[in-house]
Amino acid sequence: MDTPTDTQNPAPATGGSTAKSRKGPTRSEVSKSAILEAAREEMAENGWRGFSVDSVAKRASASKQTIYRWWPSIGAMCVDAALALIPDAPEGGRDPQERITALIIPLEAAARTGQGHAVLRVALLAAADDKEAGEVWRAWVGRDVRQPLRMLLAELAAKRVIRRDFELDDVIEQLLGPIFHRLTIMRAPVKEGFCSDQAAAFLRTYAAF
Amino acid sequence: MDTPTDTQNPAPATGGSTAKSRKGPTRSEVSKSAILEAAREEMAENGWRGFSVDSVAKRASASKQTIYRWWPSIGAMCVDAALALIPDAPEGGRDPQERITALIIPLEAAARTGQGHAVLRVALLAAADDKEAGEVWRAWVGRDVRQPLRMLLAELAAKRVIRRDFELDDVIEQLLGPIFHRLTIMRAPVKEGFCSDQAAAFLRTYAAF
DNA sequence: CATCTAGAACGGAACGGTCTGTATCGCCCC
DNA sequence: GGGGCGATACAGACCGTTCCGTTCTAGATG
Repeated sequence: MDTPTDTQNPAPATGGSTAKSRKGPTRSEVSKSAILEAAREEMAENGWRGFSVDSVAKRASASKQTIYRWWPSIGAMCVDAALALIPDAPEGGRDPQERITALIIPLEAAARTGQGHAVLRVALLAAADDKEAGEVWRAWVGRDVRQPLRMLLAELAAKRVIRRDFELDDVIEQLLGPIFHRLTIMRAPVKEGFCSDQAAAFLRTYAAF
Repeated sequence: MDTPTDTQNPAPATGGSTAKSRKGPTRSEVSKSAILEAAREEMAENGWRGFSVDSVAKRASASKQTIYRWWPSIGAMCVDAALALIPDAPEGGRDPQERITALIIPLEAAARTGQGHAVLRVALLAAADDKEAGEVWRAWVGRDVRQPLRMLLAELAAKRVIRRDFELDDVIEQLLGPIFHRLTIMRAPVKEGFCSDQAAAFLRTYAAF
């Protein structure tokens, strides 16, 4: 996974299968990102059950062996491909709703750009259907959402903005469940401000008064 | 394609899959319920991507042709198999929280019995990943949840129990999203009273005061 | 009412094609 | 030379479809 860096690759070389045996010098990083990009396209086109490793390898001009060397399962690769689309959380915001929104809005942003909707959907299906993929996904949620949320809610509870009797896991369920439901079951577009609305609903539900 | 779509099988049977043993083609209903039961076992064992039509046919002592004759896709069959586990909504309840809870508690009940958790999870994955399966699932939600909820919320809004400025689809997202997220991504058990809590959270969020 | 017949539904078996996961080659660059 | 790479080959499983022979049903005939 580390591997040194370096090199440029002139062209990812899509298409042309005939002849042309060699040429892509490529180091692992180049090959890896080509695989992830190809995986994203396959995910958007064929869904989870129709997803094919052969097609990804062909599209990325990579060997299946390279894929199996780097990822424990194709589901984990799909989750990786989707995580690469999720931007970092914005900093700042002083009012509680903004601060909660900031934690989950990267998901909304990813879902609203390009193939993000379909890619995120397939990644969620992979996480629910494949053991390793689920672990990768939940590790990301734990690090980028659950942990900061825990700190933030503790602060808000100390300031009496919200009640103290909440279950962290239930809050996560309430914040993430709706957007995931919309992405997967409903296949409906995610409206701008969706995450902000979720944060507002949470604050109302747990308001200390 | 058309097919009765019963959901009422006179003989729940369940018992063994060898109920009929004899090769004599009984009546379609017997074969159909054997297929659905076999599908449920396969779903619980192998998930969505690992689901195999051949295995279902073998386990149900049925012909693949029989399966393909009755369902437009295997995803639709999986959803049918799960819907058969969901009981009818309980009647009554006069207080608003109880009435909202009653609409979604059949899902909680199904998730808390036997293989219900795994079966429901795979059915949701099928609905998100397969066109026909999604249509079957959303049709059920529309009939058994969305429509009665629409009437109920209109009544509550008229009585000034809740505000009027809500979006029905958003409410559904808020009520169903968390339990589905728990079933699929988290693979965590659904606590008793989960749906009741969701209903309470909704009422708090939209309280008119 | 008893009987015959056409057709639908059934279990079973087979098919060509695709996908998976692993193994084995030459490369090429450190 | 050693490790990562692209390419190829392979056995096993699965898919979706098609054929077969049988069994049961419904409707017409006598």
